[in-house]
Amino acid sequence: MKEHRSGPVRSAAAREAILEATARQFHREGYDRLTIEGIAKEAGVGKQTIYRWWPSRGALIADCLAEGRLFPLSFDVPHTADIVADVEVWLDTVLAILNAPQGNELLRSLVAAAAEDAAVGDHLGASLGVDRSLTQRVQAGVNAGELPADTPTEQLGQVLIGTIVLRTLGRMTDHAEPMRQLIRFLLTPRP
Amino acid sequence: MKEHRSGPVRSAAAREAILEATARQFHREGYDRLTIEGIAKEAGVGKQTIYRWWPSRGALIADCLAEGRLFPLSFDVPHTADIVADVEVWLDTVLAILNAPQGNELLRSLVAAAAEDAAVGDHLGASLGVDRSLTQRVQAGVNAGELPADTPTEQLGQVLIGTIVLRTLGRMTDHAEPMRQLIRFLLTPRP
Amino acid sequence: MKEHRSGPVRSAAAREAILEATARQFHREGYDRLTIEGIAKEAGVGKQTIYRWWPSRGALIADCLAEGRLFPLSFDVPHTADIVADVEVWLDTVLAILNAPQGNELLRSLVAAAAEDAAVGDHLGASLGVDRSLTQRVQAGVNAGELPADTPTEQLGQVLIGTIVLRTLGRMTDHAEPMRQLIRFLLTPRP
Amino acid sequence: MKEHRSGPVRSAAAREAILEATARQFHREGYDRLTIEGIAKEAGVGKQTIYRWWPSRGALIADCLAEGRLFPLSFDVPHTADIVADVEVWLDTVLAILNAPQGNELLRSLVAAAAEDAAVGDHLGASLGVDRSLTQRVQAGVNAGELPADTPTEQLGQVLIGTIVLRTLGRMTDHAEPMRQLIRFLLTPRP
DNA sequence: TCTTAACCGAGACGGTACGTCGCGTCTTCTG
DNA sequence: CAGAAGACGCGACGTACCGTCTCGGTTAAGA
Repeated sequence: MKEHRSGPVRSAAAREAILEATARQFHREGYDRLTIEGIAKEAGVGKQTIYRWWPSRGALIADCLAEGRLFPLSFDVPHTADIVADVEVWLDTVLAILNAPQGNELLRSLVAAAAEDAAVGDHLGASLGVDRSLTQRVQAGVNAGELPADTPTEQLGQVLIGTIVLRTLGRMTDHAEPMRQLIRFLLTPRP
Repeated sequence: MKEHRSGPVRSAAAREAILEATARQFHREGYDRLTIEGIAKEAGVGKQTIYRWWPSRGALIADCLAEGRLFPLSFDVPHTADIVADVEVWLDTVLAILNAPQGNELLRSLVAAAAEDAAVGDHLGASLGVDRSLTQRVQAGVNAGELPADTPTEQLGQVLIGTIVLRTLGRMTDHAEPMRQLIRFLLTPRP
Repeated sequence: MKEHRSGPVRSAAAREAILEATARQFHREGYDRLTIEGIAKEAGVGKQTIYRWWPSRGALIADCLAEGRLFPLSFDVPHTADIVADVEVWLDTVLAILNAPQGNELLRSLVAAAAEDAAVGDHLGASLGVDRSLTQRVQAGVNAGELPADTPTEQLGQVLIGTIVLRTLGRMTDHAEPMRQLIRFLLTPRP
Repeated sequence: MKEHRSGPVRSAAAREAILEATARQFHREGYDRLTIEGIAKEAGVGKQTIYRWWPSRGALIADCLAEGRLFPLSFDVPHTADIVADVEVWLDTVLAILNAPQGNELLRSLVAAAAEDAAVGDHLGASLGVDRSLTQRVQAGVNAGELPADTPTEQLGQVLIGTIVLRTLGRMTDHAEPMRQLIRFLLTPRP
């Protein structure tokens, strides 16, 4: 255990404390009640230390998002013979977030952050496993002839997340059945 | 039997001035820079007159939205033999908003408002003509056998708007081609 | 030529309710928390009815003062052979007000009202019985040779009230002994 | 051991600007039109900086009073063989304030402030030189046998200021002659 | 008897100021 | 010498009252 005298030794600890406090407050209060002063106080950190490293509230959220501090879940998509079932597994993971207490509020907060800050917007879809897992699974389905060749693979993830986002903005709940119906419609080859 | 109250009555002129100023500032500044004080000043109105009738910024936006003060466009969907073409007409109208100056910012602002306020969320889809026009056209297509019977008509509007919203949050542009591709995929009967 | 007017005449009930509510709120809240709106509500009266008949808060207090609604006491000065004792009776009455709960606050409120409004200032001394009783008793003392001829009778009342006012503004209490000492000094013929 | 706190220290420039602006507005507008916002604007300071250090309008006035920012005069009492003349010198200084333009309004404002705020009340008499000069002179007179031993030295200052205050509240003017008469009555040994 | 004008209650209106919160910057002291 | 602590100028918040101005309803003179 080395104890250094000078240099930004404390920085890592401060960074950790700040992001942790950010995630905690974001869950507790939502995005629009998230304040830099509140984070600084809760993290035991000077405000300047935050401003030195992050340009805005949104950037804090973006970092939390990128490091998986907001959704403590894995969004892996399995790869069986049944693509519809596979995607529904992913859907269940996403809906688990919304069905948790404050789940809808959490997603709405995230959308608010994304609307305000480009960096959050960039990671929104990605953080829910769209690029890394969902799109790959769909692409594999196309390659395997499971889905038609003209399937817009890129868009499908956007379609699913987008639909859920819009339903959440409209304060709808019980997304499970409509979303399953939609997935089946999108992924079932019709004669 | 009417419930009657004596005393002065709500000023129509003030209501008009407030909503007009709200719409103007919303376009000019975006949602997060929209302030009650700014609206009051621009409308030549006391702050209290706003607070007396609207509980929040969001409610003002919701009213503007409901009265078509934010999008001075009609979102009617034509009804020809070609449903894909018909829906693409609607798409062009929506994209016209996004391609206008500040168009993307406008939509993002609207999303921010919807995330914060339920009333705005309620009207978001509706105000873009989804319920009134788009869903009806799709339903007619199903009824006419133009589309398969299992088409999730209700969801299609959400899918299209949701996808556009998500793309906008991700700061994508050039929605035209991907969206056309998606529409064709959704509405073209596959063998 | 008579100036004629039709319509109902000033409502005595409203006037009564307003002054009563004013006196009640003045005792309860003090002058600076006294509001026209509060009086109107408590009196069950429209604000306009107050503004129609009184130009200011101060005028309301002045009327209350003039009608003895603030101090429900009589400030009569007895007339025995001992002028010092007589004046001390008056002093006790005045001090009774200050020793009542909120008594000091009450006098300070009255001073605040007097500072703001000329009509209150006019009646301040008078309402405490100075002109009507105290000065008369002192003048009688001079006439009877009880006091020296050069006694400034007019000022003596001002001196006593003024001293009490100043002590109250300075948040002093226990005025009794110092005031008695002062009275004795002023009214005892010295060799 | 001193109690030390890290962080920035109170800005002397801000304090100075605030008190200066307070005194200026107090003279210009009087106490009841004195507003925190007005002071902040005139001092080029944030409102919070005022609220951080002073609990109320009254506290600002009290500080101005204590630092001699309201009366730019000296209230020294000379010490000659003629105590009446000496006190009249002091009286002239006080009356000079009242005879200046807005002088009566100034004193009334001060009284209003004193009625509202204890700190102002504490300094009211003191600031007019009563404790520091007048009472000392009177006490010296008693010690020298110039005045009777039973003279209530403490009260005499209150009597003079109190009388002037009361006359001012009653919107009287021309205090000079009555006050001189009173002083002579109080300080002239009678046979 | 029937206007009709002033009264009344209620309270909406354009304003001003309140006292608080949070912003992003800047300064000081301490470990 | 980096960082916690926090003061600063600023701007907006939502509230309380101000004094004025409608409203609809009621009441008493005078036509």
